[in-house]
Amino acid sequence: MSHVVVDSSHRLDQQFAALDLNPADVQGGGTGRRYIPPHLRNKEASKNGECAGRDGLIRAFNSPGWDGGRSNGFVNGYHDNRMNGDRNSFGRGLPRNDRGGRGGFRGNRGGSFTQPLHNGGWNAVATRDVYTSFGGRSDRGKSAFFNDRGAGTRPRFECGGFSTAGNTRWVEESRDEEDWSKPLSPNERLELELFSGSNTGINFEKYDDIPVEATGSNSPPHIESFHDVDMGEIIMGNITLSRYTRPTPVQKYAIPIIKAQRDLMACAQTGSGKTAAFLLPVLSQIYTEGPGEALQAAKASAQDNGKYGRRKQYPLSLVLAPTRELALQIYDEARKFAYRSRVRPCVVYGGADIGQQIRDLERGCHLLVATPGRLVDMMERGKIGLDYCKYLVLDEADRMLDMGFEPQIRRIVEQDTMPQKGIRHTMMFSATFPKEIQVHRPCIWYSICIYVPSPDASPLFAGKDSLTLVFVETKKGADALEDFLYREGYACTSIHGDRSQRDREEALHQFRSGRCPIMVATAVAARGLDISNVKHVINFDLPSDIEEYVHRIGRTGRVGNLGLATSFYNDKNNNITKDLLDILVESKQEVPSWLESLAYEHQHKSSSRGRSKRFSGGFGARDYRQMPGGGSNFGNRGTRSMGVHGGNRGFGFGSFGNDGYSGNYGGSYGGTYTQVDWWGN
DNA sequence: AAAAAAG
Repeated sequence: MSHVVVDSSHRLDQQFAALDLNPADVQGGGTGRRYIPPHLRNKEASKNGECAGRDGLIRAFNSPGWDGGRSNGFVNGYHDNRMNGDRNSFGRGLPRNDRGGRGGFRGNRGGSFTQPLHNGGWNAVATRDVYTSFGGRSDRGKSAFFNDRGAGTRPRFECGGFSTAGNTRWVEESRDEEDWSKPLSPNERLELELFSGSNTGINFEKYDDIPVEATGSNSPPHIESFHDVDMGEIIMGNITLSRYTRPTPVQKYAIPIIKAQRDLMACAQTGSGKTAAFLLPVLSQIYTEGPGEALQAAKASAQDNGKYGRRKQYPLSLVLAPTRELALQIYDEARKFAYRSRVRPCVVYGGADIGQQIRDLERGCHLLVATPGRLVDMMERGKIGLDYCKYLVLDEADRMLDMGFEPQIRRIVEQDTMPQKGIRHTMMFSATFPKEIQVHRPCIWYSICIYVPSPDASPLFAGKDSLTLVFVETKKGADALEDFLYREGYACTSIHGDRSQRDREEALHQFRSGRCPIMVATAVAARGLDISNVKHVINFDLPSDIEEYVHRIGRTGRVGNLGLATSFYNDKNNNITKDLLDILVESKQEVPSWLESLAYEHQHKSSSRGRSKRFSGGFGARDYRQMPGGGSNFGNRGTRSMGVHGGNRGFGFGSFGNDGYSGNYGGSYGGTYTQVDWWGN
């Protein structure tokens, strides 16, 4: 298999090989590649196929390393770990309030914690009291490196925390003997903060009939209940607090695989429960195993007076994510499952004050969630050592292994002190994986057909409970469209990489909370973000590759809900036509006849005139000079609706065709109904 | 012809 991989020109395979995730003899596979921008990757990608949009693939690998897929399991699933912000009313004309330089960046980011709490102190006495009630030794010293949550600069982290007693300088020996598997005392306030968000309320039983195919002789059996595998008291307690009643399909398979210390690759969309699918077993393992040598290392580092390496932290687990907001989201989940444990989760990402992040790290870090660039920075500053990092998770792995990230991932995984495969366990999650990664096995699709009598029955107005996410291809385009919508009186916001981190997080909060039920976004919001109540994804610009498309529409129609994806198609979108058609056909959705013929035409043209592809295909963004302020009016600039539902709806929210439609929802259980409009010139 | 991720 390995040589097949080398011979393959597929970039991800090569990167998997280079990342030491494949057998050793393919190490050289990563050289000599050249960057292929997404809009030119299309052909190759579609040739290879993806596990696109279908939950499904889980592969367990024999540790050490990837074994070429001898033992596979397939699964899919979902889960609702959405956060729930406060819901404010929405109305046209609401001013944006995420612009401008308001202070308090730290205090209100993310939006899931409404109450900045001020706890400058250590709260040692109270802490001891509750400890005794929990059966622990009331007088034990706590490792300052690992437990201390007090006296911080980030209010939201304090909240009473575990506030484990002690002063960082008076570290006693006893904590070496601490049993990490035993829960610490409860903390009412923290508990409220962590678990008061709305939870699923989803009826998982409904999905028990989903057929799941598991293949491979060595895969551990899947579980049907969280009790089927011993994850320990802490995890079980936090599962209860999170009101998870039963594992989602992806959790059923992934949890035992990870618990069995096997490497894993899982194809699952956000909203399928994948975050918990890796956090639960990884944390459970850490609770069981304790800190091991990492404890001594951190201690030694704390006593070291050198400029570098001082108070260096040695996380036991690392989760890498491609966007800052996603890292935050994962971190928020991790805090839940680390409740009452000695594990201290941390998050580091760019665009935020590094000093603050360093200080947070220095209070102890056992599970680190990070974006790659900032992590490398932290490593180079000697603040993070990966020497004892036994669990590596790549979330949205297809993006993490993309060319843009590859050097940083390589730097982190290969060129530092991270344990070799076999000692280190690697888990990769993504909604899409190139076919070749699936090792000659088709990704299993799960299909649920849901008949929607009439869209009018559940009008998709953009409002606090039905958010609309609008994707564009460029940052400039995002600004322009947002400005337009704003001037039209819509309560909207926008997120893209050129906005300040504070603005990004604020925008996300405004959107999540429903205060701005319309968000214009670039690719930064396409992956992994778990936002409840996104009822409608609009591809104002179609992306140029189908993987991106799949990730985008995955923002809606999750967790048992129905979603709608509307895409505006124009003649600049030739490069995605074929893949879009395939995906619609595969998911048994109605295909506009014009799309079919365009796909045929394009294919015909491409094969007969190879070179012309380069000019006919290509970047799908609109010409934003045509945007309001630059000329024409959105509402009636010739949106021609062809196919699916008929009618001209311009660019408005809340008005849809009224013909009933049924769809097949291969992508997620809730399903996304797709409609494609032609937007001609 | 782009986005993202370090500053």
